[in-house]
Amino acid sequence: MDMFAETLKQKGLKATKFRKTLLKTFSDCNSSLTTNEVVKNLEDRYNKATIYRAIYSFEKNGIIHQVPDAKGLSRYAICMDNCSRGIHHHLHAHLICNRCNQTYCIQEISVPSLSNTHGLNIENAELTLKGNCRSCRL
Amino acid sequence: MDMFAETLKQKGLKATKFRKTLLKTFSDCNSSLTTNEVVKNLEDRYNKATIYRAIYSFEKNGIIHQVPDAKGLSRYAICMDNCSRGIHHHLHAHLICNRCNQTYCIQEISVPSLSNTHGLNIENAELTLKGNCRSCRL
DNA sequence: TTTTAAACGCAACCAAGTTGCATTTGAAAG
DNA sequence: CTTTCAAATGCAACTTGGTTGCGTTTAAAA
Repeated sequence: MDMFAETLKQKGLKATKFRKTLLKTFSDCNSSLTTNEVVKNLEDRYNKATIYRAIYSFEKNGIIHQVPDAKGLSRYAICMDNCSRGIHHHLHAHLICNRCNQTYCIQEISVPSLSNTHGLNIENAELTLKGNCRSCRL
Repeated sequence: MDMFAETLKQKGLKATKFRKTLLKTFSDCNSSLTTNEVVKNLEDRYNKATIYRAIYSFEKNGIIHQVPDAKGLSRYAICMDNCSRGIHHHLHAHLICNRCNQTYCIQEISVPSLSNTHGLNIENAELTLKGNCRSCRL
């Protein structure tokens, strides 16, 4: 039983052939993927509805996390932190490259904690950067 | 000639009846509006395509700015800063309320400047907060 | 008043994402 | 190794947000 199956079971998900493939797809990607990119990656071997449902389930179970997208699409990256069901704790910033439109997790830049919340009840903060990624920088 | 017409002309846009109404709609709103909310606000007196094109044009000309939305929809708020064509300079954070799903501009909280960009070419940073707005806080 | 580019309305279209339901399958129990 | 069944999948139809092409109208400058 391979490593991907183990991860899935540990998160309480059935290790189907499709889900192992999907997990590998995210694992192999050093940036992030939109749902449509996943569909193309899997060469239409799997149904669109299945892919949407699996991604939703991966997200809910702390396997992947949603990241911002240049065009407002749903985009996800694998969790490097040890997230669990319903609880993500990503303190890193995200970079949207305005040349390649990719979104990268920037582990080196953390989301600053607020010194003063001005009476607001804040549960979460996200820092999104726009600029150029290392590959696109001339 | 009213104040809204003046603003529009100053930004190089024709002051049509519809555009004055649209500008008033954003001006009267103390948070932000999705395009669909605008359609409902204007009670279908104006065409969907016209509304989308006008919002695009308002955004491009620095009258409104896009803000994050709880469900990924296009959502906009009026610019309080003096933005110009193609150039927005909003340094404030945005709060998405997880009770009412509204997005608020939080002028009191500014986007922190990065001390170290780790070799990345960063042009812009956005800080998005999630929690409860003042109205929804129990 | 005339003129004309900008703005508008309409209708058809597109892409992303969702839903209901019948069928298949992983894995636990026997 | 078989049986069993909830979980997962495939299919097709649908919804929603947003876009486009084109003919008509209108603000505002000449």
